[in-house]
Amino acid sequence: MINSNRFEKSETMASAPINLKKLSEILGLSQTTVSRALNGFPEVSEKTRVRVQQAADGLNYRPSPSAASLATGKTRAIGHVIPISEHRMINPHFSDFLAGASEAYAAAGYDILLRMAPAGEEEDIYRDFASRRRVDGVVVHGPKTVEPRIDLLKSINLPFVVHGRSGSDTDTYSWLDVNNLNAFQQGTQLLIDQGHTRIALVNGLESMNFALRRRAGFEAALEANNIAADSRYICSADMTETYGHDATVAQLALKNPPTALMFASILPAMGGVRALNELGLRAGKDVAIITYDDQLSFLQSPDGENTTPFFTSISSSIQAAGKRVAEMLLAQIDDSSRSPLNELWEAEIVQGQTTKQT
Amino acid sequence: MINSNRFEKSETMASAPINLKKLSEILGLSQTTVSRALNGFPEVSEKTRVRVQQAADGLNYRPSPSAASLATGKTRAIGHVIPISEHRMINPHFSDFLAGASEAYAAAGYDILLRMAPAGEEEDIYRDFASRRRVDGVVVHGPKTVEPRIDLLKSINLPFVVHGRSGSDTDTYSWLDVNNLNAFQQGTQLLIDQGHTRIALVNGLESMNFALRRRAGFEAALEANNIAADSRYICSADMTETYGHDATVAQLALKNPPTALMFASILPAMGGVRALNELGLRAGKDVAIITYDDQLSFLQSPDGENTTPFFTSISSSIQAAGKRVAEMLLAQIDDSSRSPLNELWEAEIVQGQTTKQT
DNA sequence: TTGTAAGCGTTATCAC
DNA sequence: GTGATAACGCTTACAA
Repeated sequence: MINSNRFEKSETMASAPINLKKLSEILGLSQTTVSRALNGFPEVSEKTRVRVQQAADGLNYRPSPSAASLATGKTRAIGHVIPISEHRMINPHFSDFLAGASEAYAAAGYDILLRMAPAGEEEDIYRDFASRRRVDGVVVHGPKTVEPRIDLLKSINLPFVVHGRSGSDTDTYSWLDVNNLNAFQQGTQLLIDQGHTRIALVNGLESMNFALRRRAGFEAALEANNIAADSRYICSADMTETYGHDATVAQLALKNPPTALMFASILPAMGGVRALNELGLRAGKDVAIITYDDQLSFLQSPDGENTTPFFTSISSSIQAAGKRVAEMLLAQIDDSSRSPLNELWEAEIVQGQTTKQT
Repeated sequence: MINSNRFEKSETMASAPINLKKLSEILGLSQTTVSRALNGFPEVSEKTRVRVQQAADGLNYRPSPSAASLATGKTRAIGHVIPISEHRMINPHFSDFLAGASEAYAAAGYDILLRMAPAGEEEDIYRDFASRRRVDGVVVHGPKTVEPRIDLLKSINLPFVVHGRSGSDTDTYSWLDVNNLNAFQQGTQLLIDQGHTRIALVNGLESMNFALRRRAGFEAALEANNIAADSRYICSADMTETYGHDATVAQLALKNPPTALMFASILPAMGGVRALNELGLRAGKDVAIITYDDQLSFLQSPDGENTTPFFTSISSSIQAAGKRVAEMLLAQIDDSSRSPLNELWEAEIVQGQTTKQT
């Protein structure tokens, strides 16, 4: 029986991995032609292309990334620098963001180069990436209100897309952000519409740009309804479950405790519910709760649609954001002359059980 | 004023990055000598070494990873393939594991190459890593009860360390595991000692090796105390908060509901508490709870020590595990002839508020 | 349409 | 102790 492909896969003998030189010798072609055929250059004839491709597949040829990178200056890798906050806290949002991003990368044949570093050391890493040409671009995570990384990346000429945004010159670089101001304004308005006037904001760290925007939205809604802002009702910290718990306990111990709580993330919101339960209070009946929801995968219901979600939330998929940011970055790497891309996503309000049913 | 270092840092002009050739020309040395000096070869004189190192620092010279990799065959990158389960669920344990691992990698000058893939596609990725020499080694996450990846990695000769273990020939490869059997046996025994006889196990997916070991420990404790195992009290699934909630509701709806619950992770345990609260029950008073706790960073109290933790738990740091696994892998890459390393860590029982105080 | 040859920036093998 | 020089495995002008 004649095999349609003369070059059989040889799983068994790992031996010396095949390289372009061997492959071209076997085919009786030059390395150039083989390389061109494999990389889809138009000038190579269809006949040879097929022959080359078959041989490559059959012999399980894989070009060496190091060699290709050395020759082209491209690494086909994207750098993600994840900040580790004090207490060695690592924000669980990143894994979902990366899951989304990796989908786009995989489709384009890119890898993620991951580096975790204490917040503040990111800049050194970007410099390192740039000078060693370790990656083709980076994603900027968690932009601060004052964000030196953006100017740095511009100056060292490393392509980047910001998840979020910062500064006033937001049209000079690419970013994708959720309309946090609008989201929290609407969320607050919903609570006001339901009769609440004492509303607490359990915010994220306000050194983060997104947290500041959320606070601005919150305060804008209060102001629009002539409710005096009360700083006692606002707190901010790293968005852990424990923080949500403790903040809720503290809020409800105030003299005129809030009747509604807004949380910056579902993790502190869960802590808040835990606190309410300890105090014998019910979320949605005794105290209203709205939380921002990044749709973290490990907190989703498997069945999704058919049940009313527990939390009333302002919701936007962080996985989807990750995917889109990755696409934007790849597009920019592909054509470095293209002008910056900006996308502002609107979050969606989802009616749950922690506010009055309407 | 004379600068002690003649080669000033030039942040401003990015220009053409300096390479070994230029550096050696500037120094009036051969590339060989400069390379040797920078890589700490013993034969180069102390005088030149210092001179070279200063020039390299001053001119901000960074060797090209691609070129070095091409020349040495080493990439100084470790592959981590993170499975994405159905429903696009990405297990939040990984980010903490990676945070620990990255500490060891950073110290050794290694990077993480991250790839996320639907469970089952890992093998193709390992093959790709190996044939393209993309990484120097990989960490195997979440070994299944039947785990083809281990044999594959052996056969393609890619260094690896398993977080967990699988199969019967566990002395033929390197792994680090928590003594899950012992942990759950002790946890169960604690509940039995407190008078419980109807104990439920809200387990992880039992296609996972660790979940099977936990169940075995659970059942061993029951058997040792002559308590008949009741399969209605055991359930297993991906360890989400929602799963813990729903499983708890289901368990307590049984005819003879359990009086104690054991959870495989703190996420479902939190869901369990939420369910108890909905049912008007208190964890630790009406129903006892013990959970396994990986000490996920985003669920830790910031102040730690001074308060009694909420959950009674069987606890082991997944960040510490990540760090140690990385160290083991690097050691193995360093000396490929060394025999496999095996470490079995004992988890620690932590008294909290969800069991009787003793 | 295909081939020759010169890089890409290191490390490694020899000599000296 | 230091220096030529040849790999490493690819891409890419430039020729043919």
